[in-house]
Amino acid sequence: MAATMKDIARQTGLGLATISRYLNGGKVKEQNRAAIEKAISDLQFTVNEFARSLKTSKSKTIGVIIPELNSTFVATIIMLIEDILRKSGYGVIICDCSTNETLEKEAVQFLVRKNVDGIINMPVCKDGSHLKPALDKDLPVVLFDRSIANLKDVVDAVVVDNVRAAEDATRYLIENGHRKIGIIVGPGDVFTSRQRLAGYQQAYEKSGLEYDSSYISFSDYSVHGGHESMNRLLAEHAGMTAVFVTNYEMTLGAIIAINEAGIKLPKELSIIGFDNLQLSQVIKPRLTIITQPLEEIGEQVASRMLERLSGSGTKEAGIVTLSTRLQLGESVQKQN
Amino acid sequence: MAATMKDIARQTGLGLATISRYLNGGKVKEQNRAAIEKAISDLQFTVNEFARSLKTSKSKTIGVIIPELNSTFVATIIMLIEDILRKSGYGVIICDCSTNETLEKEAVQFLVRKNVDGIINMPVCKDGSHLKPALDKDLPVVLFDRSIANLKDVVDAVVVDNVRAAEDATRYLIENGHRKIGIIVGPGDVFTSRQRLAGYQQAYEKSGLEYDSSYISFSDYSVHGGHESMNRLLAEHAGMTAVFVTNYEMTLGAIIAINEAGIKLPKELSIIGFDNLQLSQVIKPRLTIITQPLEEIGEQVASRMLERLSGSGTKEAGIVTLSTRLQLGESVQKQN
DNA sequence: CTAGAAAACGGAAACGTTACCGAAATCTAT
DNA sequence: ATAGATTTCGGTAACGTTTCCGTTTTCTAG
Repeated sequence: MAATMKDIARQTGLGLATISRYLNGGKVKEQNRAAIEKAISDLQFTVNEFARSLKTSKSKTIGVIIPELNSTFVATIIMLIEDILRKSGYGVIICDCSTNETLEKEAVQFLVRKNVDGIINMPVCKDGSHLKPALDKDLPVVLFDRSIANLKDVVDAVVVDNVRAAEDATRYLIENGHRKIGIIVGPGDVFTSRQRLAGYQQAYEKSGLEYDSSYISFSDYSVHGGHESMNRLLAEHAGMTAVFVTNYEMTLGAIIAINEAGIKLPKELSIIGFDNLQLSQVIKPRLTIITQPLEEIGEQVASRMLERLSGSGTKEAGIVTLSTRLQLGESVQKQN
Repeated sequence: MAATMKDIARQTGLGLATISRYLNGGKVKEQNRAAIEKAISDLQFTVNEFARSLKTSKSKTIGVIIPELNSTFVATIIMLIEDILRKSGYGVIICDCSTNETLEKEAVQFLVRKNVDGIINMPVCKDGSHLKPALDKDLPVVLFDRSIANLKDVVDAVVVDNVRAAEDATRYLIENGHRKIGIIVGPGDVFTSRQRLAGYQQAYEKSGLEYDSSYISFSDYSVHGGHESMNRLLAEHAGMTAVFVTNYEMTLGAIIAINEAGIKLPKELSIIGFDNLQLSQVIKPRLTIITQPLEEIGEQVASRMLERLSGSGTKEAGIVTLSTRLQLGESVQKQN
């Protein structure tokens, strides 16, 4: 049905090897080049990627495993990665593992069976054991958002300096005179949660102040969770003057809770949120937030992967740490 | 390196054809079956999908083209679809086309070149011309959220009854005594926007009332847009007693605007939102919303696709229309 | 026990590329 | 004009399956 290289060879009188060479960017005499191009367009030839894959063992496809698609942070990064990889001819197969380690492990197996050329992963499993099938096959792996200590010399990782981010936010609040600062963090066993909490604690320590651990509220990175945590903090700490919320969804939930309680920002409570510039501009007063460099994360992840794939990236695997930014709004009130 | 069927044949003394038959669920004598299974596990054999694809011309991969990943509605549905298809061995390649018709067309070409076995699409292009390359190759196509009139006998589509949904919401407001009802809809040229607006108008007409078109605010389905539209409506219509917001992101923006303005829900303004049960429960008062059956949409899309793929779905293509639900909360106040 | 039907098997030809490597064509310089 | 160097070319053997279809084995029934 569809034209093959053989048909091109027949029409041009050239050999298969020459057609193949042309198709793969090799040198071909100008006049042959023209003949091949004409034949290709006459016959509407397109390379059969199946046959090509069989020979090269490359699928031009890469797998992406994430805990949950339904989060702006994740969705935005996936969009960026997908866009870049597609421009290089790579298809991106998404696997959502519902923050479930078993599903995550199965996803790796699934992708390896599907012969992806590489795996991008925002890992749920902490020790990286789920990636074994991929590493055994020498597939390039790039992690993002969270790194895995065991694997730090084996796979690339792109993360932000979460400790620094949280420290910046907390220090800013302290510098503005706040002493009783609440923090809403994610699950206690998640890399980013721990780091962000550490930054909060560090800011207190460096200022020679002490924090009260009852001002720390563990949540689950969801809108609902943020709402709940904020209500709890408000109920338990009448003296609290500021809250730092450590991801977008929880920030949203917290804002809603504050509004419901009729608390005026920033007069009665100062707040620093996380991510999503867009939301921060919509809210009045404009929210002061920590922003992660989403574009840069996406770009770094994609380009690490492309480097590994092209084999050009001979330099050893490593962690890329990007900086966050404290984007000032008007949601922090100077305190005396 | 990796074991092939030939190795299995050698170890078991059977022919290639028999191994193949076994692998594809054919009948094999019990004792041979056992021998093959032993060999497979001894040699850690796995089928080479490239070779299989070359023979069968099937990639066990399906493409999904969406306007924008970064929206709960889309992300949730993708998650559901991906989950179901993966269980049937299909990988899902995502293409985000940024609500851009040119990119959407390129995405179709990209996926066709990548030999996907089918395409799932939430279409941006209104006449369906972008799908030609896929239809020419007789690939099954399933649309969702929006249907395309030109293609209604050619491809399956899964949509909700948007007219009815908006009519339900509007009628409910009217029945509660509201007469000056604002509506925030998406872009005027998008299928769902038009339908939802039509439902609003229809509710007025059926009640023998007239609507004032200045209460209709076109927006862009974003948080920011919803915020802006709500502010505009509030500024221009002091007498407005209720607003119907027609998607999740805009509902969020609208709520934020209302809170900022210090307007009390539902005493001073009634509101009906859209989608996202989770959010509606977080907000106080609990939001009355129109919910779309996301699970069912995802399921229907995936099962339509699987039917077409298995060839079993001989029944002709058609549009599946699902019902929405008016989920009552406490954000609508009876008006006298 | 045996003829005939039914089930299970296996050889070999594809599927459409890529890549090795010896052969042919073209170019350079004297 | 020609030797030698440099390009470019092409025949052919894989890559690892699936499938056609003729052969062998096993089963059934009289």
